[in-house]
Amino acid sequence: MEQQLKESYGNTFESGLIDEIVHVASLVDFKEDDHLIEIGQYIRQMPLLLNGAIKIIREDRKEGEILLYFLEKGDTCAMTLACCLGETKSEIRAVAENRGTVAMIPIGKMEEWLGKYKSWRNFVFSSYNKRLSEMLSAIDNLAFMKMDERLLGYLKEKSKVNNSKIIANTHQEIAYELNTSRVVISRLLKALENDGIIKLNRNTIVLLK
Amino acid sequence: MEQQLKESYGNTFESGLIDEIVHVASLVDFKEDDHLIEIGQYIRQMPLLLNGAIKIIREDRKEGEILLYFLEKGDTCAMTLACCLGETKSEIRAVAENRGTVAMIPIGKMEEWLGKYKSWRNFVFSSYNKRLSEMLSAIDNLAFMKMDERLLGYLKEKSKVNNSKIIANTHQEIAYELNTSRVVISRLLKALENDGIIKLNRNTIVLLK
DNA sequence: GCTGTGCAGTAACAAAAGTTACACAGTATA
DNA sequence: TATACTGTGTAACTTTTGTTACTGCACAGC
Repeated sequence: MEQQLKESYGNTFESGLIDEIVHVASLVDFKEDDHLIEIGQYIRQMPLLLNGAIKIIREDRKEGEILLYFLEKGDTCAMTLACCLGETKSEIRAVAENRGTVAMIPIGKMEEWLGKYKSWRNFVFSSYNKRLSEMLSAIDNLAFMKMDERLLGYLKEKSKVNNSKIIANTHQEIAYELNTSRVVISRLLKALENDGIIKLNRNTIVLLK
Repeated sequence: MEQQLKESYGNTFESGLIDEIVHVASLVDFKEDDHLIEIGQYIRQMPLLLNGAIKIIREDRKEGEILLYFLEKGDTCAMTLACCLGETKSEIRAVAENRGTVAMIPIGKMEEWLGKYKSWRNFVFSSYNKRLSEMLSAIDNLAFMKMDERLLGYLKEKSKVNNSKIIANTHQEIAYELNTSRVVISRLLKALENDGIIKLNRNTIVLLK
């Protein structure tokens, strides 16, 4: 665990803090599509993502849902911080995009470290800032972009977090994450294929270029 | 100033902290439509809102803009926090919705207090949480609601922060804040009037009920 | 009074997105 | 192999939103 932690957080935390983390944290492996946090759930531990990617999803009361952003190595979820510190229920759902590992920190420690380690405090603040930034991007997408642009952005993002030009999703799955219908996605994907930007196969989409 | 601070923050901060704030803060009055923060600006002081309301606006590269949320008495802007702590440029614009006053805290003090006062730390975190929450609402609006619902929500919000059933805005101004066109707003407002929800006058809209 | 300007109402049309329905091709399974 | 199921393509249509254009009204300044 120490090695993994150093790899992801060695530049962020001083070694004394890394030692403490190694002592108190427990590792949790997850696999693709595992539901890590559900809406309404109380969070008692703070997750540090060591590897893999997690998608953060917002849900509407009535069936709707939308992908907010992805977490990657070195990230933590500010929503979770919010829950831990504010003792409120989660407002989002976290689902594993692929397999990976998180280190779980007991909530008591994370508060203790806020006073003790400046690097921890910086980390927590920069996580908040990064999350606010991601939320702003999500808002930009929704407010200023049409569905075709949003779709292309989504495909690129997916490709990035999975480190592959091949996106292994059905049109229906994509439609859920963009909160639209399968027919709309099929239509726009076909247009992207006609423009030579992607290649469509059954169950996969290949990002060309 | 001390009285105003106690009124807005007396429950939040211990009296020692209030005293410190009184010592180092400078008061700034603003009037309706003052631009308090511009996009791209560096922030060197942290504002505590004593009274009045401020709207936080996100802009697109090309003409578009959208209202994110309002700040009210007792709020601070987490975006500003982000800028102060991260030393980055502002990603949003802040415009006075009506007249009011802010207390400006030098950035050095706000960092010092993070270690010194638990109530300050709690305040800073809860500001972040509140802002994340508001951003989530903004996303909900954009992702899940149609323009007519968004418009009605906007009118109610306006009415609330100005503490008046009378909304003194032109259709064009509303269109800007919802990132749509004047004609669309006029159309939807007329529909709301026909449903007996509002009354339209020149330059003002009255929320009935 | 007349005139210019900004605001609101509305029609007519265009574009984007959502909906329904159905065909068909791979794939899995009995 | 026959059958069922899942994923995709596409047409036809509706709804929502955006655009252009023109009207008339209210108000300010002359």
